[in-house]
Parts: sequence; structure tokens; C-alpha cells
Amino acid sequence: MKGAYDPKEREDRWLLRWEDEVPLFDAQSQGDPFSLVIPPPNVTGVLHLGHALNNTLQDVLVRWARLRGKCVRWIPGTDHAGIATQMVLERALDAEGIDPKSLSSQELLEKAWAWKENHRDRIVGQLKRLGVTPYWPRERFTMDERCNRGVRKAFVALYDRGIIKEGKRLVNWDTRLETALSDIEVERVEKEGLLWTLSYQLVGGGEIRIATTRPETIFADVAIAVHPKDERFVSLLAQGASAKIPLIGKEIPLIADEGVDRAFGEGALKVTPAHDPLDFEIGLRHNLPMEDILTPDGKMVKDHRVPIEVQGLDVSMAREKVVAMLKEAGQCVDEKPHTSAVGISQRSGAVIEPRLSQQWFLNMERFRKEALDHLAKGKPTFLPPRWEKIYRDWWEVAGDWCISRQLWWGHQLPVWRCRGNDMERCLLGCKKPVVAEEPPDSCPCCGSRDMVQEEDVLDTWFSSALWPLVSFGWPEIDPRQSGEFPTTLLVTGYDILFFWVLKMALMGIALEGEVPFGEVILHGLICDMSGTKMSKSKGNVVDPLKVIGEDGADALRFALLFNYTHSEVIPFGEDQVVTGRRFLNKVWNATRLALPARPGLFESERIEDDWIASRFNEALEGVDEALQKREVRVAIRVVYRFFWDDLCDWYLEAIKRRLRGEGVVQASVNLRHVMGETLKILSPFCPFIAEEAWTLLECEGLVALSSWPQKIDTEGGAAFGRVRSSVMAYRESLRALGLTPESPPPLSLQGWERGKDLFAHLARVKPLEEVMGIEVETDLGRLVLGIEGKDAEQRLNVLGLEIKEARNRISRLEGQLANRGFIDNAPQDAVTKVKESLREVKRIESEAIEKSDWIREGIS
RNA sequence: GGGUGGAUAGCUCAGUUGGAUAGAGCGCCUGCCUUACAAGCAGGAGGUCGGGGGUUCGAGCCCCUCUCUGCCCA
Repeated sequence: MKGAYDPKEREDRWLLRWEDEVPLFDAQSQGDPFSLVIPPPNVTGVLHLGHALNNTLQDVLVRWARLRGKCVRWIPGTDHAGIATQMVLERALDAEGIDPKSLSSQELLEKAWAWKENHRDRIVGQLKRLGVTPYWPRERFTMDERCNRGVRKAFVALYDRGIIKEGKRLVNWDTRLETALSDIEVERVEKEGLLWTLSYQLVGGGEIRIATTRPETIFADVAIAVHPKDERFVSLLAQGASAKIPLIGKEIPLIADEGVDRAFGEGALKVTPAHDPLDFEIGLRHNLPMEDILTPDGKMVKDHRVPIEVQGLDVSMAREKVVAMLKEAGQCVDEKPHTSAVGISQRSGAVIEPRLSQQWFLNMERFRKEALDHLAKGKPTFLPPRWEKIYRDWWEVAGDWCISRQLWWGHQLPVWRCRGNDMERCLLGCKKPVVAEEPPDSCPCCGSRDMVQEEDVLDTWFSSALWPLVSFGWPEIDPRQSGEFPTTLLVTGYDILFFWVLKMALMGIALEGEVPFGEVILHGLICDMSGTKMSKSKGNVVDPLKVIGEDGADALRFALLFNYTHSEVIPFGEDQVVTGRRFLNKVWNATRLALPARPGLFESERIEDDWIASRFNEALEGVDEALQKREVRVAIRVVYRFFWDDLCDWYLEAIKRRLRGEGVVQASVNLRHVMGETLKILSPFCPFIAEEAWTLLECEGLVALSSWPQKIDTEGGAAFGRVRSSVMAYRESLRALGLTPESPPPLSLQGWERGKDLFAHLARVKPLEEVMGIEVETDLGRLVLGIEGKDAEQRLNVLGLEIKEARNRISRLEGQLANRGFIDNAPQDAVTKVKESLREVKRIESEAIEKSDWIREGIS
């Protein structure tokens, strides 16, 4: 295709220039800080469209800020993504036929670091290919040395203040990965299951019936609880009754607890504190023992507490077996369908078992008040604003965050324990840990040098939470020193509000007393056109690199921005890229028309110059206003409209005759100037073609490092506006007559003071002196179209329709003005407008009537 | 169960404090390869703004209610 823009051949050359020159530029900038941190992509895999959107949004604001002279600090980096990376790596090893468990932790770590390097390189390559311009010299990784120092510092500081504590509690346990998880990493899924009613024999005769969905846990029962006010059980409680666990006969007491739901089942609850959160609470209240009968991988223990038949079985098999045994013993008295919410690990998909274990917890509640106080002062603000309530509500209920994980990939806890001299018992026999930023030389109690670091690692989000702090130098440097912290804004997906945004706020407040960002912009998730989330299993994933390979990064960026909304779901389809591709082609060709480039000062020479200048000024204002409000969709549409409708469809068409004639010098200068200024406002959105065209126009340096346009001096666009409206009126008349511009009727212009030549050029007509026919009024004068016969009939029909429509409007407007309520209550402004409209429509009506009469006379 | 979005043109979606004839992209129809661009140009059709009620001089927008639907939390 001749003259078509081919991004494939042209985009790559700009990547290196930006990579080299943008950081130098940013480093030397003296303007007000405009700072932000990239949401670090996980080194688990490579980037998807969501990342493309996220980074494009940031890059638009960054490039805009840079051009406006701000000192931009956009810190890039990647995230080690603890659980996720460990999972994909183990899976990859499995696929190679290597059992991850056969490798030492040293070997695993080596493989993980290699994996990280590989993916980090690919991710960075992708980001660069997308054209984004962060400050590469300060790229970070959440497990690099500085981050690790930050993590140790934060952990110790919070431990010393009693905010981080160790404790043996019931946690969400992933039985596949064999690690604890935080509450928000557990997804609740409704599952169809069964509810069994079991009969427990009371000591001394009789039975008590208990409904349960988990009969395999009866061996961990330590009591039977009923509601203290439940009349069915008051006498039994008074007797101090106890019952025997079926199959094993262990005696457990009957206790009263207000937490029991009287309406559920038979009103009695078997209490297994080590395997159920509610039971755990009851256990604590009544100081009950905690029997744990599951192994870390979710199997029944192999010891005497459990019947030999079920030892070592996994939970679901054990359940079947136990039910069968209970039925045989006549102690399973009922079985019915029942749906219950089952916890599923968000990462591994395994069923979550509540498990009693020693873990570390961060008490977020301590910062509730501070966080809410900050929020009340607008720190941070949210876009869309509705997220503020979600943020606030979360703080209202913020509790303990389980931060320790039993994984091998992550920041090891800065916690050491003494193993004692020569296996002698240490005075730290209480297991009081040594929490310190550096490994302790010896045990502070017994002096032993045999200290061993805790093997657990921290939740990934613990280090991610420190990201903005660490990115700006913490803990070595006070991040506020440079003015870059707190950061200007944060742009991320709403899906990690709880995981990340809140945790960053927490750490900022906890460690520096500041919310680390001024604004939070939360965007939706990219879906396919039917609104379905993209996923590999559904096969609807669009690979950003593939789109870039076919249509270029600009087209992808355009598509993402042009269709960006505040919705939680952002549909993405090929059609949208097509629009971008077409637009880029338009830009390319418009630039070619402006060649050869002729540098110089814009000087308004003709009315179209004044017009385009005033339109440009409006567009400039529109873009600034929209970006100020972070409305990228509005902003890119302003540029799109201006470029296509104003610049190409009118200005370029108008200026063509000068480019080919005597006015060529100033026309070329003006065109190049307007094009150049327009490329500047296009560059934040579509930076590649902006550079390409910038170069073609022989402008200096990079448009990315130029400066934001000033308004262009102009007398205003009214004069050309009249030409434009006259041309449109002419075209509409042709249409109304059933004619086309290719077969125009003879035409003359009557009463035209000026604009004749330009009109003739744009309308592609050659006006004659004398023509008889129908008349059309325009802003510049009268058009006389020489038509007869059939065309005249057609015209009469159209005029008839025009009259009818005008009368409709007249009656509506008159009705409005006849309404006392409207006259009395509406603002003067609105009333005036209606009156003006009425006058205008009446004029249209009478003219149409006049013309009809006139044509009718001509025919007869 | 609690919270929170959505329903506007054939499709996907905009619509800022209520104010003249509700917009865009894609698709569709008509005519054109007009010396930058057919990935284009010119023109056009298409909407009871989910249903019902209310407030108002005036409602896509505010209030109530119903239906359908997405997401988050328990």
C-alpha cells in the first residue's frame, strides 16, 4: 500500500534513544517533583495486557509532566512474587522431570535467581518495547540488597514496638505448598457437600447428637459445646455431663458457650480447636487442649489418637472412611446435602485447612486511627472516588496480618534462635527469639555462638509494602529529602488494593508517618469483548507483544487509552487496535504532506491560519484540563478529534492550494509549526510516531524531551469558520437534492464579500457568474444552484421536510416559553437561549417556505 | 446476608453542577481511487437512555421501587 505507515520498521529505533537520553534529562530537571513507583511486575512470567494498560497510563502522565518541565522520577522494578514464583518454578522443574524436593534449598535458590534474571530481562524488554520511560538507573528488585536492608529494618522496628509478634495461632494453611497464608489469600467457594448427624454416647447413658460437615475431625474433639440458654441441654450442663467420641471412646466434657448457633443441626457443636476458627475461639475461652490430627500436607496423623484404618489418609478419603465406620457402628444417624463455603488457596488452588501453628503477625489495627486521620485529610485521594469508601471500610476492620511463610523463596525473617552450647539447654529455652537487623554473634542469654536464622520467609507483600520507601532511598536516606516522597501518584489495578495499596499505606504510616502517595488511580482488568477475564485456560488471552509486532506499540497504546474507562472491566478487541492503526496512518500521511519541512515562525497570513491556531489552543487547553483530572480517555480524544477533524479535514485541505502556489513559504512554515506543536501533545499517548514525524519535520532533538506548547497567537477562527459552514451547507444541499459532489450543478455565489476562492477550493467547485435556480443561504452569502425538473421536485420534498421539522421545534419551544413556571424559575440564561432558538427556527421556517414558493413558481 | 458497580445506537462504551435536536469507536447504507492517506474522502440511517412511580418549569442525570447482571466481603 503506497504511503502507508509501517510501525514495524520504525518503532524500534526510538527505544535506545529514550533509554539513553530520558534518564539524563530527568536527572538534570529542576522542576517540581513528579514522582511515582511502578507497580513491580512479578518475575513469575511476562507481561500481559493489564501491565500494558497500567504502564501506558503511567507513561502518559509521566511524559506529559516531563514536557511541562516537572522533575520526573518514575522508579521501575520487578517483584520476586514469593509464592507465585516458587509455584511456577516447581512446576517447571516437574515438567523437566526433576522433583523439586530432591534439590537442596541452595540449588533451588540458584534456579530461582536464574529464573528471576531471565524474566526480569524479558519484562524490562517488554516495557521498553511498549515505549514507557521510567528512570532506569534506579531500577529495583524486591529482593535486592537495598530492599533486603529495608525489610530487616522495618521488621525489627515494628517488632521492637510490639507491632509484629510471634504466636501460635490458627492460620490458613495451604496443604499443597505447606505454608501459612494471610486471610486475603484465601478464596471462599460454595461447595456442595454433606452434613452428617453423629451420635455421641453420654457417659452414664443416653446420647447427644451433633451435626458436622467434617466427621474426620472427631478425633480432635476436645469438648462438646452448647448454648448456655438452650433448654435442651441445661440439665445436662448442670450435671457436668461428658460424652465419648465415637470409634475411639475418648471422654470429652460438655461445655456452655455463647458462640454456639442453636439453630444449626441439633444445637450441639463438637469442638475441635485445632481445626476450626470458631472452635479455636471457644477453645481459648475455656482453656481447652488443642489436638492437631493433620500433618502439614493435609493427611491424618499416624498415631494412636486416630484409628489405624484412617491413619495417613488425606482428608477427603479419611472422611469417607470415618463415615463408613460410623455408619457401621450405628453412630451416623443422618446424612443430607449441604452447601458450605470452602476456603481455597488463591495461589495453589488447594483446600485451605485451618491449622494451628507458630507464625508471625503484624497488628494493623494499631494504625487504624492514623490511617483514617490521613484519609480525612485527603491522603490519599482515589480515582475513581468510590474506592475511598472501600479503603476506609478496610481500615475499619483491619486486624492481624500473618506475615510469615513456609517457603524457600523470599526474604528470610531477621530472627535468630539459639541452639545452645553443646546441646545444653539455652537460657532462651523460652524460645524467645533474637530479632535483629544483623546476625547476632552469640546468644544474649547463654553466649552460645550456635545461632540459627529462622527458616521462614516473609509474605511477598511485606517487601512490596516497602516499595515506595525503598525506591526513594529508605532506610539509608530520608526519602523526603529530595521532595520525591511521598510520591505524587500511584497507578495500579483495583484487584491489589487490599494486597498492596493498603500495605504500602500501612508501612508509610508506620515507619515514616506518611501515606506514600498523594493520589491513587485504580484501573480495571482487561477483558475480551464479551467481558470475560482473559486467561490461558479460556484461550482468550491477547499477547501485547503480538499486537505490538503487528500494529506497533503506538496502536496498542492508542487502543488502551482511547477506550479506557473507570469501569472494573475494560473490554479489549482487535477493532480497537484498528482504530489506532488508522489514526497513526493518518498522522503519518499528514506529516508527509507537510514536507519539505520549512522551519520558521508561525505567522497568521490567512484566515485558515487564525482558525487552526485557535482550534489548536482549544485542544491544548482540553488536553491539559483532562490530564490534570487524569482523564486520559478524554485527553486522547481531544487530540484525535483535533488532529483528524480540524487539522487534516479542514486546515490541510485549505492550505493545499497555498502549498502548490505562491503562498508556499509561509504556508509551509505555518503547517510545520502547527504539526510540530501537535506532535508534542500527541507524544504522551503515541510517542513513537510522534518522534518519527518530529524527525521528518526536521525538528531538533527528541519530541519527548522538547517542551509543552504555548498557545499560538491568533485573531480567532470566526472568519474561516464561516467558510467552513458555507462549504458544509453546500454539501448538505447537494445531498438534499440527491446530487453528489462529482456531478455538481452549475453554481453561482451571490452577495459574497469574501471567501469565494477558499470556498471554491474546499467545495471543489467553479462558480459561474449567472445561474438561475434554487437558493441556499450560508454564513457568507447566497448559493444559487442551477437545477431543474426532477432535482427541483427533490428539493421541494426536502424543503417540505425542513418546514415540518421546523414547525415541530417551534411548537415545542413556544410551549416552553408559554410555561409560566419556566419563565419564572429558569435562569435568565436558559430563557434567553430558548428565545434565540425560537427566532432562529422561525427564520429557517420562513426561508424554507419562501424557497418552496419560489421553486414552485419556477416549475409552473 | 452486607457492601459496591452496571443496564444509553446492531456491538463495545462515553455523557463533568439537571437546561436547545443525547455522543464516540466499530459495524451498516449511498456516492467517490479528488496529487498525504481507500488504513482514505463526502454524505447518511439508526436510540421511549432496563420497567414503574415521584421531585422539578424542565430528568439519561436527583429520590423511591421492581427486574436482570458484574464484582468485593462475610
